[in-house]
Amino acid sequence: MDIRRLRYFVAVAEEGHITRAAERLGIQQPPLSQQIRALETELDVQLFRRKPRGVEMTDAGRTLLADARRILSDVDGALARARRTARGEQGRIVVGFTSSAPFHPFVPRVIRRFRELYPRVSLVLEEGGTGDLVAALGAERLDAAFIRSPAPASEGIAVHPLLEEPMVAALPSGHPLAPKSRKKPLPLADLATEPFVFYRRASGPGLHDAIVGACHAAGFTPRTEQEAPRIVSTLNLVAAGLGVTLVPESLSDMRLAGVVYRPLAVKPRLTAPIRIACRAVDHSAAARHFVALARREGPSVTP
Amino acid sequence: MDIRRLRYFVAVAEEGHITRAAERLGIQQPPLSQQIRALETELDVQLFRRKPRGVEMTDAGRTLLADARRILSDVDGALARARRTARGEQGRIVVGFTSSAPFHPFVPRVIRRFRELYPRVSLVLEEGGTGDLVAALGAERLDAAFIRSPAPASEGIAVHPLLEEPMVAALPSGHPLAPKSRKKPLPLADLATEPFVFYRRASGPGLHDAIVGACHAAGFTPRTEQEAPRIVSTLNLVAAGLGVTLVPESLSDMRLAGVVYRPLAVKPRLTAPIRIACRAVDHSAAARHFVALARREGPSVTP
DNA sequence: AAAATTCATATGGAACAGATATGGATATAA
DNA sequence: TTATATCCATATCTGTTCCATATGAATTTT
Repeated sequence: MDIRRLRYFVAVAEEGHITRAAERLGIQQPPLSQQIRALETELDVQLFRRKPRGVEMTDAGRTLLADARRILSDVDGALARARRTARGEQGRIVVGFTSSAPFHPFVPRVIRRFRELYPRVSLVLEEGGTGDLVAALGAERLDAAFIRSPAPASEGIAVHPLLEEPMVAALPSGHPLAPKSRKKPLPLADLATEPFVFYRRASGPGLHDAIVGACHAAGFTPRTEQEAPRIVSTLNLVAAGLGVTLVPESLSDMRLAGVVYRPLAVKPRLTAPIRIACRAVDHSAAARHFVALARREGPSVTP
Repeated sequence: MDIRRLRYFVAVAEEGHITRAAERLGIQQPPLSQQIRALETELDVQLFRRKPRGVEMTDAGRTLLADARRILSDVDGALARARRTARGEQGRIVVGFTSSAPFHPFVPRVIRRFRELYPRVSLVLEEGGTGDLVAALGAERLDAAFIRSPAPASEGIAVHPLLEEPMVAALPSGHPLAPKSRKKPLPLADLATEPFVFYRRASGPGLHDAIVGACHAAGFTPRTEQEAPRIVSTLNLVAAGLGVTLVPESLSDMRLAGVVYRPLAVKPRLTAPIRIACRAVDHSAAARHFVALARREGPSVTP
C-alpha cells in the first residue's frame, strides 16, 4: 500500500474518469489505469466499474474514499507537525527557575513573549533549587532553567548571564536602622552585629556566597541565626524579627508587612545575577529558541 | 511519502537500532539506512541522531512516531473496511416494504436474521406503495423491497416469489355472516351483494386485481364503497361498518376491535404472495446477501 | 456507418528498492 | 593501551516498479 496509490485513487474517484484524473495528476492514462488495477489486486476488491463513459465507484470504493481522504489529510498533517517540531514551532519544553527568579519582571516577560511567539509550544514551569535544576537539565527532565548561582561545573551544561540587579538589605520594620531615611544607602558594615537569616546554601550557593563574601569585604563575618529553604521564607523570618538579610532588589516588589528594604552602600557594588542554564548541545529546537529569546531580551532590561 | 517508509520508520523508532529493525523487517541494514535518510531528506527533518550504539529519536521523530502509528493502523483499518464492504459484510442497505408485508412474521424474521448475520451492515427500512418502491429501486434509493404485486414490467428489476398465504374475509363484527361458526369457510359468492372496502389500486395493484378477479370467478363484480390508502386503513373502515374486504391471512393477527375474520371457500384457492424485488444486476454485495437470505428462508415458512 | 471517447494492453526506458561488500567511528574487553 | 565488537554510512550492482508512447477494443454520439 502506497500513499501515492491512495492519491491516485482519490483523484479517479473524484473525477469519475481515469483519463481526466491522469490529467489532473500530471501523468498519462495508461499508468494510472495500471495503478488503479494494482490497488484493486492488492486489496482483492473491485473499486470501480469500468463504463464506456468513465468509471463508477463501487460500494467498497466509496468506503475506501472516505478513509483515503482522511488518511491523506492525516499524512499531510503529520508531515507538517514533524516539520514544525523540527523548527521548534511545536512541542513542549520544561523550564525551571529558582524561587527568587520570577520576582524579577524580566522572567515572566520572557515567558509571556515566548508564548506569543511560539503558541504551539506548550511551556511547563517548574521550581527547584539550583542543584536540582542543573541535575534535571542533565537528565533531560528540563530544557532550560533560570538560576542565580554561577556556572556549576557540570559537564555539558552551559550557563549564560542575562542580567544583574543590585542587592538590598531587608530589615524588620521595627529595627533601629529601618526608618532612617530609607532612600539613603545603608553601609554594609552597619549590619556587622546583626543576626542574619540565610537562604539555605545547598539550594542556592551563589547568592549565599556573594553575601558572605561582601560581608567579609566589609570587615565582618555574618552571624547565621536562621536558615530558610526558600528565599521568600527568609523574608518571612525577617518580618518575624529573627534577623536581617540581603536580597535581590526585585524581591522588594513583594511588599511584605513587617519588612523594610534599604539600598546598600558597598564597594564593589553587590549585585545578584539572573542566568539561564541549558544543555551545551541542546537537541530541542524549541528549547534553543527559548534560550535565544531570553538572551536577546536580557540586555534590554539591565537597569 | 510511502506507507512502507512509515513502517520502516516506526520499526527503527521502536527498536532504537537500524540493524535490529532491519532484522525485524526482513531486510538488510543498508537499504533501511537509505530509506530512513530518504525520509529525512523528504521531510527536511532530522528524525534520529546517530549514535555509536544505535540511534536516538529527536523531538520531531517522537512527534512523527505518534502520528505514524495512528496512520498505519488507520490504513490497515481502511483496507479491512474496504474488503468487508466488498464482501457485503459492512455497509448500509435500504429495504422497502408495502404496508401489509411486515404483518407476516416472515418479514421481520428475515430482517432479524440479517441483522444477526451481518451486524456491520446498517439496515434502513422504508414503507411505500409498490410503484414508489420499484421506482426507488431503479433510482438506487432502495436495494430491495418486499412487495405483493406481481412483477412490474420494469427494466432491470428482478422479482422473486417468497411465499403465498391464503386470503381471508374481513367483516364487521355485527355482520350477519360474522358469527356463523367462524371456522367454517365462507363461500365468496355470499359477499356478492356486500359493499367492498378496497386498498387503493394505485398503491398495490396486485392485491386489488386478485380480489376483483376472484369475485368475477365467483360470478359477481364487487361494489366498491370506499377506498383507503393503506391496507390497515381498510380494516379500520370495515370496523366502522362501511363494508367488507379480503385481506392476506397474516393481517388477521391484528385483532382489531369490530373486525371478524373468516376463511374463504373459493376455487381456485385465493392467495396473496409476498415477493422480493431487487435490481437484476445488483452491485451491492450486502443487498445480494439480503435477497439471498430472504429466498433461502422463504420456503421454510410456506404453510 | 463513421467518428469520438474512454479504458485496456504491449513495450521500452528511467528511477528506485534492496542485496552484498566495505569503510569509519565509538564503545567494550583484554 | 591495544584489540575486538558493534553499529551506521557509503559504493556498486541487480531486479522490480513506475511511467511514457503506441495501439487495440468497446461503446456512445454524430
